[in-house]
Amino acid sequence: MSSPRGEQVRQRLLAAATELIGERGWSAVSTRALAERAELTPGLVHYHFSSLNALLEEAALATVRAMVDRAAALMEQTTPRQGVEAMLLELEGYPGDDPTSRLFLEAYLAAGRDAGLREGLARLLADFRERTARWLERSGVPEPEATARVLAATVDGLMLHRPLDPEATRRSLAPVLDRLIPEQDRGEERR
Amino acid sequence: MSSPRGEQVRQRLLAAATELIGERGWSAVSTRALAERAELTPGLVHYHFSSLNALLEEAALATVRAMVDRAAALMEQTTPRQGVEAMLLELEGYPGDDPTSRLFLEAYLAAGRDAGLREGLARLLADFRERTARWLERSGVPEPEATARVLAATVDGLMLHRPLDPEATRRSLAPVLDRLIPEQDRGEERR
DNA sequence: AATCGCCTTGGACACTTGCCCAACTAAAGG
DNA sequence: CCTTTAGTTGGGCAAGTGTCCAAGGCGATT
Repeated sequence: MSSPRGEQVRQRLLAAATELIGERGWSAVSTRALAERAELTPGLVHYHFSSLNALLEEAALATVRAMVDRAAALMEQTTPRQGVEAMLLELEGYPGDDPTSRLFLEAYLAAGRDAGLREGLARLLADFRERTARWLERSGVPEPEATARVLAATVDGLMLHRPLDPEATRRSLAPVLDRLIPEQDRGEERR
Repeated sequence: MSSPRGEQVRQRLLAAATELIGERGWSAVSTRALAERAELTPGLVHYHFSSLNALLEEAALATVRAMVDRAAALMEQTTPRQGVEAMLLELEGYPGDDPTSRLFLEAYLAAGRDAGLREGLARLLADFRERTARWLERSGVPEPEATARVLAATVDGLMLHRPLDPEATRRSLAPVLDRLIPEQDRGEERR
């Protein structure tokens, strides 16, 4: 196959990094902890990756990329109204205090201190925004770019607030978010 | 008064912590760095605070409390529509990569690993949400609690996305956010 | 002058950190 | 068989970490 012997070890390290970034926070992930979680020797980290930070970066970007693709694909199959509902439903699987949500937020923060990560994340985020905007545009939502920006920010903001505000439920939020997607009953655009 | 001799040192440490949390990230703030920034000796940190974490916690909560009070007071003097505009304007002073914005986000993240901080932040956030909700209610905005939740989340989400999306400008976002505040041309409610 | 508190100092303690590297193993190709 | 190459090991290094503490300073009260 196209996988040399050590490829499996790389993957295990990336998986361990994904977990630990969420659990401990970006700058508290150590080579030793990584090695223990992946059940291998500390020395291997620097054999397979040029630095600890390179490993964290690669793991974070891969995770974010996977999430973005999933969310965008899921959303594009519906109408904006249903899409918002679906997004909130999806969000309930990520209550904000789970490793994946936290990896997201940690990555945003770390991007402020790491130019490479910042560029990678910016690209992914821009991609997601553009897909969302086109999807909104298709349904005649006015100002699709700005709406996409607000939607994306709101989703991440809810993720941020979630652990501090357990009462924020999909049922109560959906009607408010729907205001962002004005209905086009008459099939006409009004400005 | 209530200020013994070392009170000034306490304040300098809190100020240094506020800066460094934003610059280096919560878990990368060290006693030595703190002491250097505040221009005093490392030993003093543990004389005036029970632990490094207690210092960070106190500094973060004080900063967030000040911001919340400021923002809420500023907002309550206007109508919701103007308030949204004012909030976006205010947000431009915190582009997301400045120490204060970052302290906010770092605090949210750290709250996931520290029960005391979580409780303090939750209280402040709930307070802000409630003030916002009452303010919206006064102007007859429907579902004021949920609307306040969405507004708060969106503001923080924008702060999170800002450094990765420099084109997000107040001008383009305001019309979209205004959709959250439906106009009440008819039944103006007064107390 | 002597005493009392608070405040401050600088160093010590026991760890942990990222990164490196000489030695070793294991499989593949000749 | 031997050699080459990729992968793996465990220990070592210098620099950093939070926390503690004996020793001293210093202003106010006795």
